[in-house]
Amino acid sequence: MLDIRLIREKTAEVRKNLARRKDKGILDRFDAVLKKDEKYRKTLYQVEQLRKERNAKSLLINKLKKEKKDFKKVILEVKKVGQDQAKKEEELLKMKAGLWNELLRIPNLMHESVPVGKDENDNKEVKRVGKLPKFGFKPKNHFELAEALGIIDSERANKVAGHGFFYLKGDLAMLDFALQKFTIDFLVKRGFMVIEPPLMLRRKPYEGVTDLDDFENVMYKIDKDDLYLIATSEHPMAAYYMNEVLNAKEFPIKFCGISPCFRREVGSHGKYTKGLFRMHQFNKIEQFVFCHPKDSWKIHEELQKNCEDLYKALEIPYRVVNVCTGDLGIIAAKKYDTEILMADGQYREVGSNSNCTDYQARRLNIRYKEGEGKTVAGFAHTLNNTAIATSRTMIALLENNQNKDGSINIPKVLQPYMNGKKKIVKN
RNA sequence: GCCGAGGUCGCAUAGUCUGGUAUUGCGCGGGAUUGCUAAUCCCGUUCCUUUGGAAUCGUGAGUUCAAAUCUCACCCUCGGCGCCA
Repeated sequence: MLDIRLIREKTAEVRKNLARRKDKGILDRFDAVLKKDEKYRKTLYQVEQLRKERNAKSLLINKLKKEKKDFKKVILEVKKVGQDQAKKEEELLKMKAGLWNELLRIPNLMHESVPVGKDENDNKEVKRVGKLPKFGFKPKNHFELAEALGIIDSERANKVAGHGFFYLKGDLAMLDFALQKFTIDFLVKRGFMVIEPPLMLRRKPYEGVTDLDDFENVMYKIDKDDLYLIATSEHPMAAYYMNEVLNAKEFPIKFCGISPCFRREVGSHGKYTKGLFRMHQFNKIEQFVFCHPKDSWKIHEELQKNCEDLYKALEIPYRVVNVCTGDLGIIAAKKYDTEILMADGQYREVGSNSNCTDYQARRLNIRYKEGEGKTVAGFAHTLNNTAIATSRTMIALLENNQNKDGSINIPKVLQPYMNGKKKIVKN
């Protein structure tokens, strides 16, 4: 959420930034917010005038009562004021809700380096690292490989849970754990605290961390309770400090979240959905940082380096793109996507690195102070970056490290986590 | 799930029985005063159209001219019991 006062005071600048998104709907919404805010404040003033009158008369009643004078007439008067006030107040409440709703849908202000573009095809490549091995035979895709090795079962998963679910078996399940543990150890060395979060969140904190549309398209709702299955550990980590005031002396606070992620994937028709790429449930290690506003751009690059170093260690070729205005979403001020190279020669997204500046923190009411005993200085900045989504990473591990006989070489750094195993072969 | 205690401004605290300006301290910001490691005093520290107003006591509803205070429902925290991997 943007600061309504910023919108009021620097209207032209905010509008200009939003205009870079080349989305008329957003500007219309912005203009609607301006209009609604003006109306709201006008009504607020009227309500306050009525309250003033009522309060004054109430005080008068108290005074007359103490002086043992007649106050019945005043009560009749104040009753009338009270009615007008109640009506006006109801109006005000509606206006406020409308304004708030609109404001929540205004996207974050973007960093100047975000490229202008319509959709993901306009994302700007920043770098490209590593390349595919020369196979000398026609490489298979990960799903064929895994099925032949007997380490995945989708048919039985479909039988019991439906499309988009899998049983990972034997070495593939082991590989999943190996990746997770390797990543955790890696991030802990870089100062992150491991977090195992709740896998469900209430609606209120959830509204703070994500786009409202996600409730329809992404999240699973638990029927009998006010609970949603998390779509990423970013969400419970962001909400961790909801309504708190953090001490800047503790900054940056670096969390490494580990959790399964649940996604309905409504509206993903036509996208690449092969095998492990798009699932209703997958495991992910996530980097999350709360920091001082002055540091967030530096830390954004640092988080990027972390995940690149991970892919380098795993010997997986990747590229980084600077996500363009049309593909950025509403929460991030800037976003890098990391894409890994799969055996069909396509780069596909495996993680995204967002600096949300104060947008998420304002929604969640996470503020900070410069030190103990200091007064509140503003909203913290939050950043999140995937470290490893195991499912998508395993696609590259299987495809890129396959041998002609269908066996899979395990990268050196993961071997200690696989009980020293160097190769996945059919049992 | 049951029983008990609790939730008051950034922090801490009084007020709740008996409805009538939300108390005090700390911190923070600004100002005054004072020659000296400091002390003291004043104003502010949520919002608005700021010579003035309004809101705010976990949330929501109700009673009332008037609710932190009374009533109802709900949420959360802590303690105890129960169930349980």
